[in-house]
Amino acid sequence: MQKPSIPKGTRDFTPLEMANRNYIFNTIKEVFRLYGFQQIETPAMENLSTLMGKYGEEGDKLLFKILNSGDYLASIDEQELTQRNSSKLTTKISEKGLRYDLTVPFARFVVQNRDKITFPFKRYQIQPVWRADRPQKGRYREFYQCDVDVVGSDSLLNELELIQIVDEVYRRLKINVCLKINNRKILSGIAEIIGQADKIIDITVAIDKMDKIGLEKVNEEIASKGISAVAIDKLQPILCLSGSNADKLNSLKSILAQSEIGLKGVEELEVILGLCERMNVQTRIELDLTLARGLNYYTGAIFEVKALDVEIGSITGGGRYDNLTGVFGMPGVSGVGISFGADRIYDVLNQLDLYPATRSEQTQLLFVCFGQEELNYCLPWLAVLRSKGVNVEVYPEPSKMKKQMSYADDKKIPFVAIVGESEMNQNKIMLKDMKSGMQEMKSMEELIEFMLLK
RNA sequence: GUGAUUAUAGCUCAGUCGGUUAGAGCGUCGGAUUGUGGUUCCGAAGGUCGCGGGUUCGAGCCCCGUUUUUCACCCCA
Repeated sequence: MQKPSIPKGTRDFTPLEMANRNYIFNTIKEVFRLYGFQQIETPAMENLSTLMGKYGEEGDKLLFKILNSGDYLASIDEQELTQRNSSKLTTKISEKGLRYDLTVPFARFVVQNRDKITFPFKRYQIQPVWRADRPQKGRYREFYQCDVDVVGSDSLLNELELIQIVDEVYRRLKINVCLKINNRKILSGIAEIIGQADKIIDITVAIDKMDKIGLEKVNEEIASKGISAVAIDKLQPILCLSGSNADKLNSLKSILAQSEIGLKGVEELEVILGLCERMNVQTRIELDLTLARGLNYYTGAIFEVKALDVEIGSITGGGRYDNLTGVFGMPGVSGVGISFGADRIYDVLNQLDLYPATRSEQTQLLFVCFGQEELNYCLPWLAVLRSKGVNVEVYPEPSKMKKQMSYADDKKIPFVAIVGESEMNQNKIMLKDMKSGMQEMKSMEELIEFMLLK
């Protein structure tokens, strides 16, 4: 017999775990709706042509590809097979892939459904994504993202609302977080003034590692990408910027005086931070120039949220992308969005044990089963209770009392109805409170009233 | 892709120097207790020691290969 197992980097969730996860999803959804976002879904799989090339070279490698159905080698000639060129062969035997994130499928959705949507379009989407990464702490191959995006509006008000959503979600979940913010335009400006505009990706990837590997190693990495020592010298004051957000922005204004795009970035951040202050956003917001984010479609503000009390990667991230729909043939549509990493939030909540006590999902009342006659008597009671919205179940077979009571106990069902000859004669049931152990005879009307109060 | 690490009962883990029949706790099932759960006590079931090879009189333990787990790097939620 084979040992049962699931693929690496995936997880099962028990009923208790699902109740906890639904608490997260429901909290996030409620906040999204407060800001006028509406839900959509897209397929788990997309055409590979939709996904390829959107996440950089690394991202392409991390896509799960789906083998074509049927005789997928039929159209491959002998020569191609013997060449053993995997990447070339892949395009012929695989035309579909599992989605890598929700943003790119969303961009595809917008272009494909443009006749059905009105701009600005505010959508949220809560679905799993798949990445062929090596799993490790806080990193899975299948995980849920909760995305909110607005497309078709350049207004920085959208950035404010996304920050307010972050603020509200983590306030409700009781997780202490720090929101890091930066702007890709500032990073571009920096690359521009040191005369290395084309190396912007290399530079941002390197400085993103600032707090991980330190200044010296970052400089080494930048140098290894073929950037001159003079340019690296010019980078130093920027990397070592400190003080309040306002201080940093002021310093940047003089450093980036010669870069139009850089100044634009500074100005955008000033507006966003000003709005946050006016709206009294509680979450600590930190301008962090080392925040670059890997996904290369961002063009404006970029965000990342870190939990303060748990050692885990970022739990939320996002930013503005000016032309994501362009690759699907719809230029000039700007979007901004963020993604809550539900699985990491779940890990954080588990570690800090921050779940509320109430669990509305569970059964509220169990009918004990003595035999066929008693069962026939109970079934109409169950139907009535259910029609009133009470979660109720009956033990499906006449097992020993002990076993049935243990079942209620394990499942944390707060009340048990016991029905035998004397109860049936009186047209009542015996209701037992599992917590106190007290029990009392109740008529149908009394029982309904009692259960609805609970 | 690179470097470590792990694997023994359903789960978590012991297992001495290589030596008789591989243990514990939890869980499951049964009993003490046939209309009353949690606590307690008693009992039972449950193992190809990841897999394949090698060394040895003898391997859970040593060697080689392989798979798997976890962690770090890369990248990311």
